[in-house]
Amino acid sequence: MPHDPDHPPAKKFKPGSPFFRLDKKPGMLLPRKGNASVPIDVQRKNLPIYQAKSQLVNQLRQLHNAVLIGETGSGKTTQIPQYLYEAGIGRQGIVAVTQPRRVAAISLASRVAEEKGTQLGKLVGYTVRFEDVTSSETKLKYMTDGMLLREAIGDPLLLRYTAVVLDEAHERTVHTDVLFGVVKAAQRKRREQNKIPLKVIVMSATMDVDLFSQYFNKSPVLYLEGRQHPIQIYYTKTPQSDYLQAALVSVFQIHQEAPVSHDILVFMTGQEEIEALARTCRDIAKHLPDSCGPMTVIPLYASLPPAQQLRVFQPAAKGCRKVILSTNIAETSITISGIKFVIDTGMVKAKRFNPESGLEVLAVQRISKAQAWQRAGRAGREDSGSVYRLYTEDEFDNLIPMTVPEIQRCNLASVMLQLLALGVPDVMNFDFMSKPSPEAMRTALEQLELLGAVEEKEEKVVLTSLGKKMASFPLEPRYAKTILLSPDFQCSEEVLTVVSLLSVDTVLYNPPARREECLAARRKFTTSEGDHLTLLNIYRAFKKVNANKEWCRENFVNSRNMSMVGEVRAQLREICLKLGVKLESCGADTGRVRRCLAHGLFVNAAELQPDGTYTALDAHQPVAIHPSSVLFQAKPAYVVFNELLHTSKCYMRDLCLVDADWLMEAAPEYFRRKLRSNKS
DNA sequence: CGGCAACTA
Repeated sequence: MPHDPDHPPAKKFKPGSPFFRLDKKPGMLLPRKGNASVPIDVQRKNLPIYQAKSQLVNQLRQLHNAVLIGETGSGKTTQIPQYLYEAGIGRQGIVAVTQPRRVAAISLASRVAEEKGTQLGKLVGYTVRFEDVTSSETKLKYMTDGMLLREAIGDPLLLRYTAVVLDEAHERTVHTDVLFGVVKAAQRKRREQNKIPLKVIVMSATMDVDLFSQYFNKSPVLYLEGRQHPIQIYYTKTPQSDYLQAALVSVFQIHQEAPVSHDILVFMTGQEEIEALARTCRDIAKHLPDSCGPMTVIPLYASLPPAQQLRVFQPAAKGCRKVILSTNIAETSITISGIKFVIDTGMVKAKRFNPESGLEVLAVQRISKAQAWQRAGRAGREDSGSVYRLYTEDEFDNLIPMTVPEIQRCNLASVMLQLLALGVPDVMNFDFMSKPSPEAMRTALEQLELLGAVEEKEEKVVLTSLGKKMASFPLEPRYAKTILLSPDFQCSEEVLTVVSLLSVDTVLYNPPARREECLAARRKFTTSEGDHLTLLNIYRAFKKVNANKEWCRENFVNSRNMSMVGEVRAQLREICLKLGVKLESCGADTGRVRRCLAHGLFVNAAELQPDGTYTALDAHQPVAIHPSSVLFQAKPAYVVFNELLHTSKCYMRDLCLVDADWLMEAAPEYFRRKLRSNKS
């Protein structure tokens, strides 16, 4: 497996002009065979990794650190843990394999249990939030990276484990990045204290190799052969001012020239533009000459109901071309087979962070080269394919090489709180693989100080007792704080509900085609107190009908997300009971809930200006009420909000009406500086 | 006055 893959020669095309047919080259590697009838041990032996098995087992036995590089299809994620076990690593403890996503952890564990011929939860198990399928026999444990991090708070040396395999390391999720440091420190301390050594294996696609190796004590890099097929790359001849128009033209160019069985995957940025382009494609397809054949256009994004997401896996009707319009969900989370063409707009909607203001903002931006290759790779999974990049080769050369790790573009309040809870002595100098800016870390510590989670003692930042309690919730610090404050306002049951609703995907389902119906149904729950209380009303109604699914459909409520709310709430309530948080309901006196939210979310406060606009008080920047808010038509003097969303404007999402007095009592010092009424 | 990346504890 080459470290820097030989990229195919580039060809130029201009959307709208005919591109020339690609010559079919024989595949570099054999296509993966359909394997339903092949016995599982034979499948194992057919994996590219199997040829190197004895060599790998030997190396894994000797090395303390290793970086394993291999593309999807190399079999590393299922085989390496088994090799570690066969090398005797599992005898004195458990081999942990971390994954960024729940579904991956669960399905990999099932697969490996099957390969081992054991029942899931015995030798091979998994641990994800809400689910622990392990036992005292479990030696190979697949888990989400967040779960291992949580375990580390109780056991910073990770003594139950003899090896930790950090998989999908190239994705650089916040959790993985924190784990890098935690695992490295645990390894060093165990050596110093003469405890059983901890092996650390980092597994990644072909990116960041030197960085990983350097960070983990210059560890050796092992390359595994993958199963990627050749991909033909096309760039545009000239820069495209309108990537949507370019995407549309390219879809139909391919549609007119390529065999109808070749599916197309288009990478775009969000729900709205995907739905709009889907409509346009369907319209145009209707009016094409018969020689073209029909087209099935399938939108794909995370908030789509599961049944609709599954449509991308169904083959199109005979003689019909499948065109999938997707967000970056298809980059890593959902793998679709049969994709012959990828159209890459080169854009993505992603979080950005302003360290001065401490505010996260969601914005459309250019992708990185690594993402461009990831997208391209989606066309070469079973056979050779093509990718149409809707930008020039020069523009490609100017893309940043790697996506900036998430830890450098998010609010670090959670991370800092977690590090302190882990007992890291000097959080500002934590051994991050990629250090966030000192400003970002300082801003996070300031926010934690405002929340009362940390204080400075002898020039060191330490957790307060409140901070320790906050760290035991799997929540952003401000939400944990809000829960811990709620007994003061006699509304903890309500606040638990509201926080649970805020910490899952939205429970509101808004199909654009049934807009009027949807608004009418929503009106029953709407209150001028804001979105939080509207959500609370919906949850209360949902409980009243015993979580009835039919009720959910009629009221445009996403029942899957709503049941998730229930699970989260039960977990948070359990933690409250352990901490001795008094649980009581405020009944109809919902003003108490708003007052509590004001105290917990005061950093996200906004004030109505004389000209009718809003100013976010923390960063003192102009903001507006998001059209999805129940307060969109209203003009409340003061609100607290959940998050900012930057599209055509900087929008506040999920607002709660509050009194200026409440903000003042929540953080007097802070608001003496911020409030307009105190400035003039 | 106008619109919702992706994950996860």
